[in-house]
Amino acid sequence: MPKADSTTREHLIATTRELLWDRGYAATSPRAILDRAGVGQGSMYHHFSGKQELATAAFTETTRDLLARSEAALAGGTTAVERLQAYLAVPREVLRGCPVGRMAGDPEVMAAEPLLHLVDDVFAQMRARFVAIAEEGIAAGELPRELRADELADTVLAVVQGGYVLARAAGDPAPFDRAVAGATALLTLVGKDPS
Amino acid sequence: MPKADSTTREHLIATTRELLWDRGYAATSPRAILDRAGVGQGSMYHHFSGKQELATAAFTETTRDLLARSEAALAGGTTAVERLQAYLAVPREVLRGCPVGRMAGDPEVMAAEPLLHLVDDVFAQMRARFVAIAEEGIAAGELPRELRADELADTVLAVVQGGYVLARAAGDPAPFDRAVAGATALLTLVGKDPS
DNA sequence: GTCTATACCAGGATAGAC
DNA sequence: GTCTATCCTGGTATAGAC
Repeated sequence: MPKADSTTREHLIATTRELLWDRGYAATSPRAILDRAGVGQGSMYHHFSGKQELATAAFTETTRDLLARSEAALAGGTTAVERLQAYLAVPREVLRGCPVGRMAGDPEVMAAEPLLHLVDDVFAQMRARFVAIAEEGIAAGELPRELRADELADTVLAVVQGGYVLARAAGDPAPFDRAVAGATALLTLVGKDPS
Repeated sequence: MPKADSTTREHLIATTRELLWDRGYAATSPRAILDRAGVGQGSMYHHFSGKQELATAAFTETTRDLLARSEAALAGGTTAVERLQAYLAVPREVLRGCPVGRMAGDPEVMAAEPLLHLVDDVFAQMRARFVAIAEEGIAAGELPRELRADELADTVLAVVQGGYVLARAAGDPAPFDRAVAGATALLTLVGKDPS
C-alpha cells in the first residue's frame, strides 16, 4: 500500500469528521464530502464501500480523540469532586455541539449498526470511568453515602449533553455554561459536608 | 370555514405530531405524513403551504401540551426542592426522546426560523419558571445561598435533556433514570443543609 | 376539498475511461 | 487511483381533473 493511497484516504476521513460534527450523519452527503475534499466520487468508492463505511472510519477517530481528551481532564484533579469538576470544566465548542452526542439524535445513525455502537461505547466508557471515581469519593468519605456512584456518573454526563442541547436551541452557549456551573456548585456543596 | 375542513386539517396535524416526535423534522417526509394520514397530496397543500407550515402548526401544539404538563408537575410540590424534583420525576417516554429537545439537533430545524423559535421559546419559558422557583428556595433559606438560581435552573433542564441523549445512545432508559435520580439526590442533600 | 399525475432536484451508488 | 458520466430512488412541490 503506497503512501499516496493513505494520503487521500486520510484526507477524506478528516473532511468527513468535520462534516459529521457540523451536520450529523444524515445531513452529510457524499457529494458534500467530496466537494470539500476536492476529489471525485471514484476516490471515495475506491477507499470505502460507501458513505457508511467512510463515516464509521471517521467517527472511530473522533471517539478515540474525545475519550483521550476526557481522560486527560479527569487526571487533572486529586479528589473525586475535583476530577468530576475538571471534566465539567473542559473547554468545549458549545455551539458546534458534542461530536458524539449529536449522533445519538440522528435517525439514520439509529439504523447504522456500527455507528450506533460507537456512540453507545463512548458513553459506556465515560460512565464506567465516572462511576469508579464517584465510588472512590464515597469510599473516602469525600462524598456523602446517600449518593449512588452510578447515578452521579450519569448525572454528570447528562448535564454536559443536555447543556449542548439547550445551547443549540438558544443559539447561545450561555445555557451550557450555566448548567455546568450549577452542577459544579452542587458537587462542591455536597463535597463540603460528607455525613 | 366548514367543519369538514377542520377535520382533515386536524388529522394532518395530529399525524405530523407523531412523526415529528418519532423521526424529527428532516426525516419526516410529506409522503410519510400523507400515507399515514390516508389522504392525498392535494389535502396537505390545500391546508398548508408546504411541509414547513404543517410542521410548524403541529409543533406549536406539541409545545403547548408540553408546557402545560410541565406546569402541572411544578404545581405538585410545596418547597422549591420538591417542585424541581417533581419536574424531574414526571413520567416520560424516554426512548422516544423529548419531542422538543429532539428538534434542537435537527439540521433542517436550524434552517427553519419558525420551528427554531418554538424550540427556543419552550426552553426559555421553562427556564424562567425554574429560576423563579429556585430564587424562592434560596430566599426562603431552603437552598444554600452559594447556589445561583439561574445556574440551577439550567442544570435541572440539562439533566433531563441529557438523560434523553444518553438513553437513546444506549437504547435503554436506564441512563435517563440514573441521571434524574442522581440530580434528585443532589437536590435533597443541598436542601437538607442550607448554610 | 381532495385526488392523481407529473416535474424537478438531490442523495447515493455504479460503470468504465484514463 | 482517480475522474466523469450515468442510473435509480425518494423528497418536495405544482398542475389540473373531479
